[in-house]
Parts: sequence; structure tokens; C-alpha cells
Amino acid sequence: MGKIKLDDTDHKILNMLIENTRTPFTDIAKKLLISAGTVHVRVKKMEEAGIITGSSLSLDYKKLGYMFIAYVGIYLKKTSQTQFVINRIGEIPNVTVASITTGKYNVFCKLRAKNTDHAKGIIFKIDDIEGVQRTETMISLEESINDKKRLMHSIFDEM
Amino acid sequence: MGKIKLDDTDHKILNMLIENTRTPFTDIAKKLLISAGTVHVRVKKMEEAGIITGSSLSLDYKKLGYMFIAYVGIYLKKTSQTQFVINRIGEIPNVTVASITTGKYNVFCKLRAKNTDHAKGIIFKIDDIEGVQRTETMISLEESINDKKRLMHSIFDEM
DNA sequence: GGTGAAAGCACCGAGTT
DNA sequence: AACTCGGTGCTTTCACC
Repeated sequence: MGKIKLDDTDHKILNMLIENTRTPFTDIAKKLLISAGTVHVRVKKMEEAGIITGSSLSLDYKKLGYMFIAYVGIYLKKTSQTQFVINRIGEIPNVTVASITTGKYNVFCKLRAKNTDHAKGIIFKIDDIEGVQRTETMISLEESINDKKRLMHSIFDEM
Repeated sequence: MGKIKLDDTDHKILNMLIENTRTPFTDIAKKLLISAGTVHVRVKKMEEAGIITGSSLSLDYKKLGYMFIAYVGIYLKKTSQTQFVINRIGEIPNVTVASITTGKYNVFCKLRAKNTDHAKGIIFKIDDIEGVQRTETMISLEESINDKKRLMHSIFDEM
């Protein structure tokens, strides 16, 4: 987990792997005019440095019957209960992200559900957590995801 | 892109691939007591059915110098401008997700930035989009991500 | 830090049950 | 549908630059 300085070749490797984790190292090597062994060594280094933390599948949740996305803003009774509430929320598998925030809400989270009824049940679970004063739900009608690739390009441009 | 009915074996394959996209099919085959060829055929079917849409790297953005996460709630002047605003937001690479929502805000998005100054610039860009009336920013002090695996388990349990 | 070759595996399609 | 098997190609290591 030591420090590491990424160069342009590393950026290019990351950009290719972000688009498709299973891109063969031989393909990357050909494109970057280096050997497959070098690609392998560089990827391994980035894994060891903790920059690459893993890889995961992109799934179509709608096809799995999960049509519903909602954001829930949470007001707490006391901010000292934040960690407790975050832990309880973490136990609900349908909550995909939870953040401690400053601003309007104390805690903010996102959930996935099959339908409105299912979502209602999950939101009620959040409401029932000790320390939660009130929640505000925003239903996502449509989500557009700005792909990782563009973010990465901008990160590397600014480095 | 035809219909497909996933069975328990498919769920187990997905659960293993979600943890690590590069898990060799031979390993999956051993664990599930089926042949590697079968794993291959099933994964291919799920790809063709559009359930698996791709794969991507998990990165430590903090190590890349992006320490800052914020959520921005947007009020529009008229909802008829929603798509226009979503498109403009999509052009900002630092915005990682944007949603059209019902509830408190018309549009809701999440952004990644290097620091507060950098974030300020991005938020000002959003404020400047034609049709945006006002924004409310929530700074994420700490983000806990409920891993995909747990969500998937719950999806499969409920099927 | 990079290379290139070689050994070890994985992938994937064809043919079979 | 799932299996086996073989050709092809990918990964990974290592001696050398």
C-alpha cells in the first residue's frame, strides 16, 4: 500500500480497464506499444498501491426487477447518533449508498427497490431507526450516469 | 436481448463475478460443481440478455487526489427545461450521477472534486446553466457504500 | 523499468450424451 | 442443457537488457 506516482501509460491502462475490466492485457499492450508483461506489472503495482481496489460487474437492475430508485434525506434528533444511524442503515441491503452530510440533511442515502410498495417498506425501516427524526424522499424518475471514463479523463488531464 | 429466467446457479455465478470480475470460470465451476463450459455458456447468455452490461474497475478516488464528494439539489424555473439541464450537467465530467426527481428537487446530482475550491467551480457551473433557479449543496463528510454483493443477495432472495 | 519467450491456464466452440 | 476435449490465445514469470 505504498505511495506511487502514475504516469501517462498508467492512465491509459486505467482508461482501458475502466471501459472493460476484462480487456486482455495483450490488447492493451498492442495499443500502447509495450509488452503484455509490462501491463501486468503496472496493474499489479496499482493494485498493491490500493488505487485499483477491485472490479465489479455492471448490471441492468431493471431487468432484475428493480425498477425503483429513491434518494432519502434524513434529519437526526442529535448528530451524536450519526454513526449509530449509519450502521443501522448499512444493515438494509437495498440501501446502496449512505453519506454523512453537511447542509440540509444529516445523513443522505440512496436505495433500490422493486416497486413503490417495496420502497415504502424500506423507507419505513429507515424512519423507525432510533435517532431518526424525519426523512424526505425523492423519487428518481430517470437516472443518467456520467460514465466513469469521462471522470477519469478529467482527473488525468488535471494531474 | 431476449427474456431469460435466472436460476440459483446463475445467481451464484453473478455473486462471484460481482466480487471479482476476473474470477476464472474454472474456479467458479469448481465451487459450483459444474463444468467451466457451463459457466461460460451461462455468462454469455446473461450478457446477451442484457443483464450483465459490462464490467468496471473500482478505484480509490482519494488516492487519485479526489477527496471531495458533494450532492447538489437543483430547483428549475420550469420543469419543461429538465432535459436541457440534464444534458448540460452531463457535459460536466465531475458530475458522476444526475437524476430527474420528484420531491424536494427537480434534478439531483452527485459530484467528485479535488477540494472545496474545485467543487465551488463545478457548482457555479451548474448554477450558471440556463433554467436553473437555485441549487442546494450537501457536502459528504464520509461515504459508506453498501456493497453490491449484499444488494444482489437480497435481490436473489426475493426472487 | 522494460522485454520476449516459454510454461501454465483459461477461454470458447464443436461435437456428444 | 450440460459435458468433454482440443485449439487458440491470454497471463504470468523469469532471465536478460
